[in-house]
Amino acid sequence: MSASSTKQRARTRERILEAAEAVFADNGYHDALVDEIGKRTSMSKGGLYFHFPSKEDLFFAVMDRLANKLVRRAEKAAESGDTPVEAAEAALGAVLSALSGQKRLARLLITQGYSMGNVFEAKRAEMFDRFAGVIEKELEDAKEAGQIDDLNTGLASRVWLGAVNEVVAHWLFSGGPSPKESAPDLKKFLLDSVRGEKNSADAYMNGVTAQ
Amino acid sequence: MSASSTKQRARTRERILEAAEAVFADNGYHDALVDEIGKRTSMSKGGLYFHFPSKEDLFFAVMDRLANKLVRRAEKAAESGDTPVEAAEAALGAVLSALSGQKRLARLLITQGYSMGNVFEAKRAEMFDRFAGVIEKELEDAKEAGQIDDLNTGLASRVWLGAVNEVVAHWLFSGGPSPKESAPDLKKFLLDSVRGEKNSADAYMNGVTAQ
DNA sequence: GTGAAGAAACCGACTGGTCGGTCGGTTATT
DNA sequence: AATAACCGACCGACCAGTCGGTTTCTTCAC
Repeated sequence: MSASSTKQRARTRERILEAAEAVFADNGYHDALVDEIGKRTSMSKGGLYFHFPSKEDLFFAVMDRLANKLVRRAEKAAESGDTPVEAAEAALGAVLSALSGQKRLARLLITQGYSMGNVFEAKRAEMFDRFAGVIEKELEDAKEAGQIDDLNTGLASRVWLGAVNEVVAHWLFSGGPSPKESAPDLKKFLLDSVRGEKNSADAYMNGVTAQ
Repeated sequence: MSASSTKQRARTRERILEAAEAVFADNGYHDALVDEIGKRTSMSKGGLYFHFPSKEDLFFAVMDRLANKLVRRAEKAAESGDTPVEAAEAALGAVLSALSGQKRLARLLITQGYSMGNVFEAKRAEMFDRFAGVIEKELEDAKEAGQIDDLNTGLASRVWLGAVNEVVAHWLFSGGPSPKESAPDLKKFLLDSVRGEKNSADAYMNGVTAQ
């Protein structure tokens, strides 16, 4: 129980967390085997269970560690902004860049270990692509009709889809307002996101392209 | 193999799908038991397996059915809009309303049967709430600084979070552009969603409230 | 310094409950 | 008579978690 042993203990925990992160990211929670984590740590199952009471606890510890890292990164980036909007933009950029760089990290955070396995994720992708396609079609029509800017409708459709998804999830799992309640404001946000400078005055035509 | 038997077959399939939808929605894929679906169908496991080759296939059939319903509903609503933007708005409204009315449906679609069980979903909620909190703080600051409208920052933070989530997921699972590539356009969308009529000309002050 | 005693860390074969899927048999339909 | 539809006891793979035991570290008396 000396100082060095405490440090050692923390180091071992860290080693386990690292390996667990990899295994969870590669396989998702359900298909991740505790034995596999042991193998990558060169530690037996019993050893792991000495440090973590259960697979579930280990998983949560991994997730907390990742979330902490990402939040810290975002907050640090935000500090560099002079105005609040610049801070928000910087934080957003930092998060996107971090996720881009670390697919494993992204995998875990975005789908919580996409616990269903790859076949299921493919299904998710198929369905969401379909929804996004429907949205994109409408946006393309609006673009042709000159109602909205010349924007990246593929990306815009993802924004819409993701926003709806999250609002609904927040309602489902955290008792947030129902989608119906949120609908008016949500519509406003999403339409604004797409109308750009065409907003309240729609006689603008300066050369902002949106790829 | 006569006409009536074919019809009967379809009816039975439908009965199974209905029951399966309920069980998957209540328990998530992994914790949903085939026997439970049998119980709710008043049909034995063997009977189920006569109609569907595996639990996985049954699950996918359930998901397809749900997605079809929702897409049809959205497209129907879109037809009622006079302009493309109105069509998009109507479709969005229809989806939000449909999801609000059917929690079970929402559960399945949003988290693909939130396959990890409730404890895990609580963790997901906790983490996402944290992220949303960070975003909301920045938006509140921006609001106080007068950089953005007086809007519902709680909802706006969900929009941002969901949009990022979906863009990343699309990259991960469908080979879409990386978050870094999408970043410039994404920033534009999200900032526009929040700037409202303060957009290119920010001397406006007409009475659009956003709560 | 050393060695004994105790504690902490680690080992890995084993267990026990779970559950998707099977299959030989029965009932309903054509 | 033949085929489709359905039954349900049973199988067997799977794997988180356990536990009796071994090794390694810490402490402290002498």
